[in-house]
Amino acid sequence: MSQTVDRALSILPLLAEGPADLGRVADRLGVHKSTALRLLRTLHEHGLVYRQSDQRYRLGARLFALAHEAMENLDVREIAHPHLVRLNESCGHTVHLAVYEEHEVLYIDKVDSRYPVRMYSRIGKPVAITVAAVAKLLLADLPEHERRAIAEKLDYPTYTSRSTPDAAAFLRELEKVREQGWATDLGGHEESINCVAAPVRGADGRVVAAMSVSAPNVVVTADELLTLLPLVRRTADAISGEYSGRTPAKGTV
Amino acid sequence: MSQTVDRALSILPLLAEGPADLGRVADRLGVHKSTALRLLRTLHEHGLVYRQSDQRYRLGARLFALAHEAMENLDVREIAHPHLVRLNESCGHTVHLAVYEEHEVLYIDKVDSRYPVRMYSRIGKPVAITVAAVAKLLLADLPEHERRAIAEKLDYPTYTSRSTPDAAAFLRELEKVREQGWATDLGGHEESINCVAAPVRGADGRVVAAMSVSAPNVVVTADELLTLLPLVRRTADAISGEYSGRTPAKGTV
DNA sequence: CTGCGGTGTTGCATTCTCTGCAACCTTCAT
DNA sequence: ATGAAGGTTGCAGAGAATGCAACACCGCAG
Repeated sequence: MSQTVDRALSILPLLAEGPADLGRVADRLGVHKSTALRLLRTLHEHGLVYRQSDQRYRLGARLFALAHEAMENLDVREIAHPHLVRLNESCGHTVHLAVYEEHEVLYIDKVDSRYPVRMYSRIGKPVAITVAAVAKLLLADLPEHERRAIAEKLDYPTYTSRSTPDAAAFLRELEKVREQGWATDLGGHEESINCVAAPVRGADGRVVAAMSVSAPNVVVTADELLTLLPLVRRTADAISGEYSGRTPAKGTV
Repeated sequence: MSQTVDRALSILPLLAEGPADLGRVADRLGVHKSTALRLLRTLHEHGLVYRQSDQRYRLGARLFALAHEAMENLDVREIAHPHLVRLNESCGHTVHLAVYEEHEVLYIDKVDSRYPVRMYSRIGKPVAITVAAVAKLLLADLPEHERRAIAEKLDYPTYTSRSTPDAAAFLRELEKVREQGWATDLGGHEESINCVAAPVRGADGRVVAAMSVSAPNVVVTADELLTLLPLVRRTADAISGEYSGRTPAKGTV
């Protein structure tokens, strides 16, 4: 709607690919160098873009700060976190928390006891929406027409032989998930990884987030993982209760 | 330099404070509602802003994705990471990696064996620049006049009785750090926490990042922590070597 | 049912901002 | 020295953004 801003913002994903110099930016935007320069300057003043010593531009520090603040404002995450930790302590597997936003599902928290370090590999990255257990839960809660519209528009990559093949299958799966109130991903994304997931609901009953436990086949079989389902659901329900204000948070002043 | 973009970008920090509706945004920007609407729409199309169910705007998911991608492209971080992990494994304490950018010092990586999870609570958050050991190292490497200019402009909050009190003391400290090639923060930020830090240098010898080990008094005394200094410095040097291309990364194809 | 305040949205004329150009500057390599 | 490549600035014209005012859309109270 606003050409100038539109162009300026288009620079950000471009720089996310890696540092670029003025000429490159101008080319990719299809504008004159001087125009690109002025846009970059404005972005720079706001700290979204940083000029490194070799004169090339890359994304700036303020972006991290903003993402950080945005994260802090997601109060589901804050409430859920201790529960995730506790769940992780009791079962030892990777625990994820995800939300749906604007046709994307993304992880907003993760606890992993064994490889605590690789967090960044996941948080903020879009989830494999057609197969992930948390994605199924989040999409299953949307109104029927919206679900359908999204399902039609998606790609259905064949990560493994058990990946969701097409929109029809996906919609059937969503229907099932909607009814049973939980979801799984049994080797649909990576052959050897299974997940079980449960929804976190707000006061009005709508799904506001979803949490999952994931573990590789070599550690526990899919069947064994499924025995954790009651625990996962209890945890999700506890978060729901606290989030919707029904249960006062324990340990909070 | 570009009014329109400038206004649009000003919306982001505003929303970082918390969700706001159209009227509020227009007021804060000092523009007509219709103008604010169009700016918000543009931000929305780029996913930087999200419209929640109550029609209010807040920061959007794409911000995470961008911050995430940018993070991945910070190659110091990538190179340093395994070293940080190894250091953490051998000493057990919290390890940080930080860079300087545009008058700010920020953590870009952290490894902590005990609470591996709260990474976002630190990463992306501006560092207490007047006291943190890593900040001293990064600022100490700047040209003298720049150092002075920054030192004059800073605030000197009294976190503890050992916090750096003023610009003069800070500049003296920077001079000392510059000469000795390492830095400490002994209870300057939080009474009971000590840090030792060492610089990571690029091929040209300039400091491109700084890493630190932090531990609370109750676990190890400041003196004990200082015995780790050689190890910290070795680690930082190893990262420097690899970053500047002198040492080929081991374990890399 | 009807009128009312608050809020978000659209069409349009005016004006001011952004654009592209061309010349200029800086840096680096030959 | 010399040239080339990329970055920067001033300017006049064009086109985009602005504010206005009218309109649509609630929820609410009379």
